[in-house]
Amino acid sequence: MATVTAAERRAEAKRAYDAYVAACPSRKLLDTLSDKWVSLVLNALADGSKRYSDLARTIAGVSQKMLTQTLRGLERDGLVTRTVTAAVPVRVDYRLTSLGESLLPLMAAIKQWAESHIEDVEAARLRYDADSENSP
Amino acid sequence: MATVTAAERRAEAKRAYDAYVAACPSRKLLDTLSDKWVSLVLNALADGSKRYSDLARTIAGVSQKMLTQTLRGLERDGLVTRTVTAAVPVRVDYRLTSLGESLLPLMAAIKQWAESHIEDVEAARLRYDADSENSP
DNA sequence: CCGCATCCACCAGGATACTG
DNA sequence: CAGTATCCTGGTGGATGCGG
Repeated sequence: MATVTAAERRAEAKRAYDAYVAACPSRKLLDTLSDKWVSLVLNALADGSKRYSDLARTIAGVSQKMLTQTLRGLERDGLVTRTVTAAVPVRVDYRLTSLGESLLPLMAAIKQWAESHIEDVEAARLRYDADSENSP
Repeated sequence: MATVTAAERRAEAKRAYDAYVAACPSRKLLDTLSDKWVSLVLNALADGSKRYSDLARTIAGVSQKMLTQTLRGLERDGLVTRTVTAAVPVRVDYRLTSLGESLLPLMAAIKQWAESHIEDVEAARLRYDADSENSP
């Protein structure tokens, strides 16, 4: 039975897409930077070194799992450093690398844009939702 | 049975978190901007109006569902306009609003940072992965 | 051509409990 | 204190088919 069409087309499309993504690695990096926790962690580290528990407190609502995962990713990507100080209660500090610091202004700008335009956006939402109620 | 502790604490924590998020709406907006497709769509609309199918072709790998969903969200947030031209085959154009245009430079900067630092990041990853193989 | 509706797989991510 | 390990759920997002 030559019912390969569906499966084959899917596989083909997937390979093509993967190839495209691989050819354009900045896309993957963009995905990483688009992570909601990444921007928050980066902003939290804006003013110098912070301990793990400080970060957890600063970024309200993050689970340790996500925090650890995000920090590991950032460390792997060379955006933050992880410093373990062997003491009675272990102490771990995170700090932006120079690469991370070069990214910080951009993330801060996004955050600031969000804060200063949130009202415009919410107004637009109200207008949109109001219009939607009339048509249906 | 006064076994309210666990459930109650969870509910309490969730309410507290929701309250925090509601009190800080920029967090929600940050979540929106952190969407991977949002940045791509915005960048795709950088140089003027585009048709739906143009966008679909420009942003390789996006499903119509995600594209439509993203565009609707952006429209609702007042970042893009949607113009329907009634013709035999319907024609729909999307264009950045002035609000969207004010955001564009920031997104473009992020994209550019990603493109110009991808090599540093990949080098850092190789180093990190190499070190990880020794310790375990 | 543009988009909506439906179904469904998958994995991100939260809760919980346990170590060094 | 700073994780690691494990389980489990819900929402994201792809595939498909229909409608204007």
